[in-house]
Amino acid sequence: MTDRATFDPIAVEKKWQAFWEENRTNEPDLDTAERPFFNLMMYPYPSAEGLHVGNLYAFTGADLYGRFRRLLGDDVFEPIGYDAFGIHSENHALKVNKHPTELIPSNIKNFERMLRAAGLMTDWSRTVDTTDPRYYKWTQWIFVQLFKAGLAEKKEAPVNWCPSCQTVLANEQVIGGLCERCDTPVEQRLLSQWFFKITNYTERLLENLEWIDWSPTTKTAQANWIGRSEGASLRFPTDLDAEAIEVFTTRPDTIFGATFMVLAPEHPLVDRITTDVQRPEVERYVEAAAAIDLVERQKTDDKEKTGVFTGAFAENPATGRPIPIWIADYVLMGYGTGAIMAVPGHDQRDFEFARRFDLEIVPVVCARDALPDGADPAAVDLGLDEQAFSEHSPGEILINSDRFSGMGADEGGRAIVSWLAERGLGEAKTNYRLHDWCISRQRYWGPPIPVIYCDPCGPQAVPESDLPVLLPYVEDFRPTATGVSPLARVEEFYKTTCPSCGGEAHRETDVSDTFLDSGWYFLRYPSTEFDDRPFDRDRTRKWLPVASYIGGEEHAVLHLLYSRFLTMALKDLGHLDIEEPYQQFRKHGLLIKDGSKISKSRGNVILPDDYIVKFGADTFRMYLMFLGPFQVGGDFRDRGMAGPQRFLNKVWHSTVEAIDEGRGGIEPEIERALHRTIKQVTEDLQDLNYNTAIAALMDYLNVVRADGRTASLEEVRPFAVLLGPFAPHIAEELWSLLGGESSVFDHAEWPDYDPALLIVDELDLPVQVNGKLRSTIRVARGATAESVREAALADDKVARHLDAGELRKVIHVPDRMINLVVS
RNA sequence: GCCGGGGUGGCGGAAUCGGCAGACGCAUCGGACUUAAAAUCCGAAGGGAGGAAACUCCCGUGAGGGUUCAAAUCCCUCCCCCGGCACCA
Repeated sequence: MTDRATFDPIAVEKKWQAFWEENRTNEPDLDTAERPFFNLMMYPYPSAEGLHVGNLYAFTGADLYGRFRRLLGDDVFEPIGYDAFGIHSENHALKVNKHPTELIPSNIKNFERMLRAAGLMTDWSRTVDTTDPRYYKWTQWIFVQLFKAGLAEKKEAPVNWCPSCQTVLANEQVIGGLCERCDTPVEQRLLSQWFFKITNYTERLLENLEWIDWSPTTKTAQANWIGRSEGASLRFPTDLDAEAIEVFTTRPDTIFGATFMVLAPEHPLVDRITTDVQRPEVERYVEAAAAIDLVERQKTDDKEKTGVFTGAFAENPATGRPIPIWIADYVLMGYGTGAIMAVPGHDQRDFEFARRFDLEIVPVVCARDALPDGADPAAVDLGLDEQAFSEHSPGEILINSDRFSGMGADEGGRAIVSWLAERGLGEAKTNYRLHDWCISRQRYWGPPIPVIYCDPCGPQAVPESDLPVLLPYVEDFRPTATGVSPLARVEEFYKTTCPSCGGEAHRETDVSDTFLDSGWYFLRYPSTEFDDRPFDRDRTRKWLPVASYIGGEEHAVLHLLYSRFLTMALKDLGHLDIEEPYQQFRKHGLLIKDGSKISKSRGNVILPDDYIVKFGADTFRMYLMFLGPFQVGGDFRDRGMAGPQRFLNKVWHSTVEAIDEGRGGIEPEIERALHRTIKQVTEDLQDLNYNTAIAALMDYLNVVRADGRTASLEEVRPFAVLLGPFAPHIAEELWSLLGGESSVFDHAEWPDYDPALLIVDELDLPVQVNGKLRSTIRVARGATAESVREAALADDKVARHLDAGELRKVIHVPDRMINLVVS
């Protein structure tokens, strides 16, 4: 039992956490719920260090919203799970020399303990663990569906390769071109890997951004990542037997300035077009380029352009002139066609390259007014120098471009493309930065990709009835030795029989990307009890799309994009009815400590445990939500904890005093303040402006307690509900002390405010003279300009400033201000 | 380099359909309570100048310019910080 005279947050929190668990307060009936509201937060990776304050910041913000919706009468479903597969977990296991199967369960246990202590409205009966075969069976099932639909394909792709560890490295594991573990220079290798064809969905992924309700910054980030650019695909005939070289360009209008071509060193035509004379040099260059890892290769800062002439020439399809073909590593195989037409007059990179190797530079666009008087646009000599390079700008025209000279650049570009199209040398094309999603990982800790290779029958999906393909326990799961995934060392695993012909076959030994696990976890939550289907049709109809999703901006382009793609693909395959997974997404801000983001590498990690034990979860929650705007983030300084702590203390004591005195009623002034507060808190919660909502609650309490006055019951009663989203434990206790039936989240209603009470009869109106505040006058609400003017002129302080001159103008904004302009 | 977010007291932050800058909180200071301190409660407070005081005036939202009766808020130029992407043709 709690002692009313002193507020003991720890005891109160213990009591109510036990109550919630015993009464299944946070477990909505998913089949009978009338107003389903799926409140999703991004599930964590269960690290060994335990729940991080950054995680809790995000969860608390999402929980606040869920509790608010619940008090508004929704049936809120708020589940949590664990993203426990992946390189993160595996690397940690390697580091502490333990097996992940051993580590994960204890990490999850620890997380659950901390999450429970934090007072979230979690439905603990429906958690998800991606490493559980009951879960990853369906992750594999999704692969199979996409495979059958032709949305999964195997192709070669370059990866970072450490020749010493003999393993593939993720980009984050390459530090300054060296392997993070052994400092060996990293090189590129081509590996055959599984890809999901997300690029089939680019237009849909882009178009839907227009109507989904997401934080605008997240939408922009995603649109930029997809990177749509309009231009043309053009073909340059070669003088050898080889076929024409295809390029993508966003500036077909500049084709008359294309004085050479550049291929990526990996371009498939390099070998065929290179002349014997140039071959030794070209081969040296190609090898050197391959020896540089992908990260280093794409660094741009003060790197001088390098390249080699192949000895071959192509024909510029516009000018008909032969132009040399070079190879250079500034052209990437991964974008466009891996070949470019170089226009040194109007592209910074081509310009630098041309200067370095002394190639011809022809300007073909210029601003209309930069054209010398009377000059013929078809033959302009601009006297090329260091400054010749010009960026694309509106209002420019084509020059030195034969019959297209003098046309506007955009118009001319279109004309050139249709002219080339008539001759079969090109067409308009839209290109995207987005690549297909490589889901292969040459690692151990993930769901095995469910594919069987049979020489006569080819690669095939594991039959659905044979799922899951269990990840075998492998003592030595180190990604070393043979260079392929550790599962390739486990004969019992990879040796199998072909599901079609029954002959000898072997399994795929790569596992899938963690982002595939997280690409569909939200679909699983409402259906965790079913083992014969990934997600129940009716449940999914009722609960999806997710009503509110709150998470970090760092997932704007990967997780959020992949899960949208999977949702669309599963819809097209008839497994889902929804087009988009998240009805609403809001990003939360970043928690900062000592000027930088909280992370292990910076050594400024904060564990919430210590604070919760000392101050209680309610105070900690309020502190986190008060330190800055939730969607922006803020500075973590534990000194600030005192504010919310004092506030909750005062709420407690005011309530207990009010109960002891038993006085009812409410003073008109305080009632007005109360309704103002309800309005503000309600609106702020809706917009996730938690810091100002808390400020409003504090403000109201200050009004109630001003000059040491004691509150009446009616004045403090609303706290029990208004405080619910922020400080759920104390809210329950207060509600109960005030005679409410438990739990407050089941039995309370969010208070309404009376708009009539927000209107005041009289207000203090600022009076400005020449725009400077000189006085305030008390006027009736809605007072006319005439009467306000009279009152303002009668004011001493105002009058003094009017002496200076003659009254010229009066600006009156009703109920806001009046400005007297004198000269 | 590109994209996005931001720059307001000693500190975290309020206020942006242009209309009283600094709500709320931390730290600080003063007072009450106490033998004393802590805790608690009440109150003060952007900076500067003048005044015994009530109060008055000036300055003030990264820098400079502009629009306006009026600018933290709108426009232009620039600087700095944070996050993401980065030779994307």
